[in-house]
Amino acid sequence: MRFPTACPSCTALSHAKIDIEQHSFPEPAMHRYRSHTCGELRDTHAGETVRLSGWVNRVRDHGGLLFIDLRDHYGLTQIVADPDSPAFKTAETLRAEWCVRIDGVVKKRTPETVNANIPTGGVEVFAQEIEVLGAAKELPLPVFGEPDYPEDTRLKYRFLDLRRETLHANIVKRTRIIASMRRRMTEIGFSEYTTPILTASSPEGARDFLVPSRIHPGKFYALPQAPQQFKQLLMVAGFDRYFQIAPCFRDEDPRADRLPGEFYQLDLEMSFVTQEDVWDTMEPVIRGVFEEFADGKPVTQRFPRIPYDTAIRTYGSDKPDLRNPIEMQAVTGHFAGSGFKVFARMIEADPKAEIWAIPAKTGGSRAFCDRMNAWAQSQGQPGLGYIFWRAENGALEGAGPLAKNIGEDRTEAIRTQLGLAEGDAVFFVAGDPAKFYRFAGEARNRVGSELGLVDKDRFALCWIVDFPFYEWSEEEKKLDFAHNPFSMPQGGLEALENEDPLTIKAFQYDAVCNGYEIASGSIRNQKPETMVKAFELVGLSQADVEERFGGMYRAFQYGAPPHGGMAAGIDRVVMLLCGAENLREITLFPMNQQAQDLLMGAPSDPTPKQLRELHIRLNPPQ
RNA sequence: GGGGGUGUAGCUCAGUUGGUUAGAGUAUCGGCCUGUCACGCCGAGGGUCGCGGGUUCGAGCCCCGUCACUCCCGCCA
Repeated sequence: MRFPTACPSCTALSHAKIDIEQHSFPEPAMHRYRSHTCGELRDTHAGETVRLSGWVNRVRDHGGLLFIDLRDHYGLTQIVADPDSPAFKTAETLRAEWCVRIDGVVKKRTPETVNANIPTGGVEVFAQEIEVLGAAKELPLPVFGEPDYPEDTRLKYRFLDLRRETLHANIVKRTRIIASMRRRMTEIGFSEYTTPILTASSPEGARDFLVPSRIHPGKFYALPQAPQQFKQLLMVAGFDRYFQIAPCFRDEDPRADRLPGEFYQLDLEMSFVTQEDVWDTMEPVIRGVFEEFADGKPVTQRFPRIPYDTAIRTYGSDKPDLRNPIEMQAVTGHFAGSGFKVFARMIEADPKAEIWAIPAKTGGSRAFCDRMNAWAQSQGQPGLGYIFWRAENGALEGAGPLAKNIGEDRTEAIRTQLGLAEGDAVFFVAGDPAKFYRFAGEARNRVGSELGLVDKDRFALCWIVDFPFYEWSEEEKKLDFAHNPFSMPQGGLEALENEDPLTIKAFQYDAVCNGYEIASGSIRNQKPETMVKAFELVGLSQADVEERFGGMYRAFQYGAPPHGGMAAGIDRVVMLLCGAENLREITLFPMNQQAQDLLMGAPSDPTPKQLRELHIRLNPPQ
């Protein structure tokens, strides 16, 4: 007899064998609930009397014979009851998702009744006794078969939803991914430190969640948007290598790849490092986690390090999907002074104007080009100019209105520059790149997916580096931090004092996978005078810095080490590795898009007593 | 804050130009069935067509408003 004991490596109980034959003790009594799990029995168990507990996955009632699929965390076992069984009467009453305990005898199945689809399919348990541990009312949400169900029903009955095979497996995978991250970080010398949840509002960009203080009337704590300042303080305090599976709270509207309210980051910080050190340290961790959970799909071995400016020009995005082989190129010169007046005039009138080409191998048909053009118009664009190449009387010919306008030589020059051939096409986007690059990136994605050029079965990772330090805020008509105020400008104080702020880069970088930003980090600005100057350029004074950064600015006055780090979005990594398209498919108890928890009923009304203690009077809108 | 989509049985959906008693599958309940593993067969119950108003002899369908869910934009260093 053995008792369930979790195997530390795979969460299955089945490896934990305690062979009582080696002991001289009398056989212990049957465990109250189970002798084996539902994923454990094999034909080597034939003849044994076993006890299983689990949920009724499905009943197949043949009148004189009935089958019950009993399910637990570990698997599925077929239970058989026939009229000779003392448990038959009870068995007939069982319904889906009842929680039951079943005693019975393991029997090897005859060859024609073996179910090769499940690991326990070689055996079945003939029921002798059934105890109902928890009956179920009529289900608001079926578990077996996982039919599509409305999101709100799934969230309200999340405990049933979580019994479903796919979601259950996703959550287990998530847990194993996080355990792997912890192990890998610990192995390379990082230590996990927990940081406060109730803290002060910080100068990061998102809206804070506030928690009223009872002891200090009118004052509020904030939930951390990230443990950013704490981890930097840990570096000042000499802890050298920090990491944390950190909960982060931001009161912003959600997206399919952005949970409302709270999410998790693999947060880390290192002292005495350059940005290359951070990449070299974390690339093996990220690659290792992906390879461990990618189910054999190839993972980028050496992450390309792509400067931000190059990424924008080549892919139209700072989070490019590198599974898509399309690389854009500027072809402005081929249109300058050409017969295609729309582009030629644009280039003449505006020195910033450029023409970007999106090469589309195998896209060389009028039908496809027209379809792309129609799509562009549906996106509010004037259209999408194109050339495609076909064989005409044995000769290669550039076709389409643009080719006619600019003539054979220019058409051929464009084809040569882009390396295109018969059956290929190219699309053009024109204007000020700062304004159109985003659309160009969308067009690149669309061409790639429509032509099937994107290899979906791989994980393409890269670093995007050298982000701009500042950007121009059109609304406020002033400089603003492009990414965050914690990062060090490349060139330091000298650059801030002498260079055009909009040309200054930051020691700031992202990790990107398949078009998703999965991590972001920087070398931090730990020099007080550089910080003050950096803030001065966005119109904030030293007093503002002291107020916003509080303790961290103070800490930097007392021997702050150079340091840097990053934070990886765990939810997104898990989503990618589970092949899910929605964060709710990899999260235990997510909120809906209105940031409500339909199971627990959050947010909820406070009692008058609670409000009195917090010195709060409500002032609802309207 | 703005835009798109969806809303008909517990669920997934059909429902013709606006016209008789709103249908199917599935789930539930009852009956039959000894080798199923999406078991099968027969039957029954189950509807405020999201809600409110309007047009019309007549509205699931047309119009106005509103609510819910979802996707996107803004936002998210």
